[in-house]
Amino acid sequence: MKVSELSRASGISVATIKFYLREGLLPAGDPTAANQASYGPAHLHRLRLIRTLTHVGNLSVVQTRAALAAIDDPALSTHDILGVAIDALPHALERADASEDGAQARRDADEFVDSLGWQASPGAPARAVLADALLALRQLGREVGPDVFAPYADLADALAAQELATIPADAPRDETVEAAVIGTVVFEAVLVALRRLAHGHHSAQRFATPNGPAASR
Amino acid sequence: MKVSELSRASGISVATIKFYLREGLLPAGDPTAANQASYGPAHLHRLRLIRTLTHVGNLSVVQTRAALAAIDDPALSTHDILGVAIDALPHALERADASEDGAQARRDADEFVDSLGWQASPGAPARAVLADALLALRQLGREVGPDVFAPYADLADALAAQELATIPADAPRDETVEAAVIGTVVFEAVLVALRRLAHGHHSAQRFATPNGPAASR
DNA sequence: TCCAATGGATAGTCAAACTATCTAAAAGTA
DNA sequence: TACTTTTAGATAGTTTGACTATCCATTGGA
Repeated sequence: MKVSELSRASGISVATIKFYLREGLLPAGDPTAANQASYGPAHLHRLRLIRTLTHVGNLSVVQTRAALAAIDDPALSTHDILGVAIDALPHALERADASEDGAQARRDADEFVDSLGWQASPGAPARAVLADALLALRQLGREVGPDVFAPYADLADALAAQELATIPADAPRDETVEAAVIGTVVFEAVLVALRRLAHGHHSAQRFATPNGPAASR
Repeated sequence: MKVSELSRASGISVATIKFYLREGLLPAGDPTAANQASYGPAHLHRLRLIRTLTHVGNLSVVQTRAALAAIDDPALSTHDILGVAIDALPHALERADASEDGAQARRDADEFVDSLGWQASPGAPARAVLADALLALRQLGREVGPDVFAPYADLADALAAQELATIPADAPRDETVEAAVIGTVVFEAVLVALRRLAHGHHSAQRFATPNGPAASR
């Protein structure tokens, strides 16, 4: 396959394919001459994976490169790779920690995570996200403890157990790994979308005015 | 309160406060002279709300303005406002629809959403997200039908019902509205963070190699 | 043969979210 | 009152991320 064909097959412009090549997301094709290389189905698959991570999973190019590098490294276990995906959280800007309230939120969030008995590294971005959430709720006037997270933790626990159970533990590493990463990233988008839709559904039951603009929703 | 004081109290630079003022996210202060205005606690609260939506909820400035405008419009019901938050989905880039496979994914996603019996507008971004997810899974080699979403829909349904139940239906509109928006946006971040943490926990059980880098995670 | 396509390098674009500078005037301070 | 600081408002500049476009010296294919 030539670039132009790869481009047509993937729906991604040649310029963008070259960009992914430059950025190290896509391996180079087999060089057949000084200015010619041929690409195989693996390249097409890789492009789709890149687009899934960037466009569906909202990973940045840098995060995508890290995730792909982990997938490619045969020395890493599936668990290690999941770790990369987990650490590639979209946000986690460390808003907390700056103020005393922020530091308190961070301590509360850490304590909550640890109380779950899940081993999570002290630097896991998810901790910062929880701390930020807690800080935001408090600054907006809600007097909440870390236990507001409890129902979500139960849910997440059950969900993760179920999701990981669908991944065969004895399949070839490549398949396992890709299934795990895809599952983490695309079903996150699915979950979020369905939750918002469900909010719309249930709020109609509780709050809708018969003649408001909501009637058309 | 003067800008400088508002800045100190909120931790947001004067330049950024001016930016939010220009962008219409923050209402102007009470003018006391040609070049002087005073700000109250409501402004501080508004700033915190802005930062929560943008930094915790990952809304863009434009989406944040839309959400705030909806919150401010007394003609809108709580349900209408939830709709704005729902439509402010971070992604939904309409990847599908371009190809035949994409169009099929879109039809499947729509059919699934409609089968749930939730009323969702035909243009709801969440539909596009689901279609994109379905398309990505299929292009990556999984032969999946829209029923892969079913467990997530059940979960989302239960979750949304529970979340909305915590909002008092008879409280003042302003409180209801803010509680709904904050709940949608910040607990989404919480849910995502905890799910990733739970993935790490459960993957350790299934995939961890005793001596890999995972040992330190 | 000769024109379109290619790899590789470099530069340019565009949007988003700030950040900085400037101006005239009002406020605080000694 | 003289002087330094702060302010609102306007305008311009910066930074980052993700592409997108140009150039050039080959090649490949009609």
